[in-house]
Amino acid sequence: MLEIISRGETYGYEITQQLRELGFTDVVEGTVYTITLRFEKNNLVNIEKKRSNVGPPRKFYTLNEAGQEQLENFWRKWNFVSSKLNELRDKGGK
Amino acid sequence: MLEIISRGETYGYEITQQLRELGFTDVVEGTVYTITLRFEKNNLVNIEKKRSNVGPPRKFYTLNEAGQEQLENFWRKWNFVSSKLNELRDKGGK
DNA sequence: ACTGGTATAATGTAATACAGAATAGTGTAT
DNA sequence: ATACACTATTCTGTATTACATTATACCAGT
Repeated sequence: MLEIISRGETYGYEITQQLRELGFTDVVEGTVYTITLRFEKNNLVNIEKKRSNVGPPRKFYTLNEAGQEQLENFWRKWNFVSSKLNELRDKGGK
Repeated sequence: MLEIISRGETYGYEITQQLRELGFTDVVEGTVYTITLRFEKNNLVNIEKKRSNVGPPRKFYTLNEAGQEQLENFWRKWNFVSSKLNELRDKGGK
C-alpha cells in the first residue's frame, strides 16, 4: 500500500480496487482502511480531502518523508527476506 | 520453520541456530518456541523426546501429513505474493 | 422513496510477533 | 562440592496486525 500510494495520490477505496486488480482479489475495504488509518497514526502520509461528484468526499494520501523512508525500509527487508526464502525453497536440503 | 523441519527431524534450539545461520541473526529462542508450540497446538508435527548427552532432553519434531500440506500451502501463497510484490517493485508506476 | 455504486469510520475478535524470565540438565574446570 | 558455560524448554506478558462486520453518508437515476 505504501508503494501504491508512492505512485501518486490516491485514496482508500481506490487502493482497494488496485489491490484487487493486482490479484489480491479478496481484500475488502475494512482491511485497507485499518491500514490507511495506521499510516495516519504513524505519520507516514499527508492527507487531503477532496469532494467527488460521484459520492462522498475522498481522503487522498501522499507519502511524506517518513513514509518514503518506511517504504524504502520495507523494500530492503523484503529483498532480504525474499532472497533468503527463495534460497530455502530452491536449493534443497541442508 | 516448517520447511526446516521438513528437511529432517530437529528441535527448537537447533532451529534457532539454523535460522541464525540462514541470516536471521537476531531471532531468539523465545520466538522460535512460540512457533513450535503453535505447530503442536495445530497438530502439524509429530513429537519425539530424546535425551541428550550435552544437556536437557530435546523435543524432536517431524512434519505429519497436515504439516506437509500446510508447508505446500505456504509455498503456494509465498509464490503468489512474492511474484506480485516483485512485479510491483520492478515494473515502475501504473 | 429506493436502489446501486461510491466512500469512510467505528468496532470487535483472533492470531501473530517477539522478548524476557524462569527452570533445568550436562560436562568441565576449579 | 560448586561454580560456570552451554544446551534446552517453558511460561508469561505486551503490542501489533490481520481481517471482517456494521454503521454511516453522499450522489445519481428511476
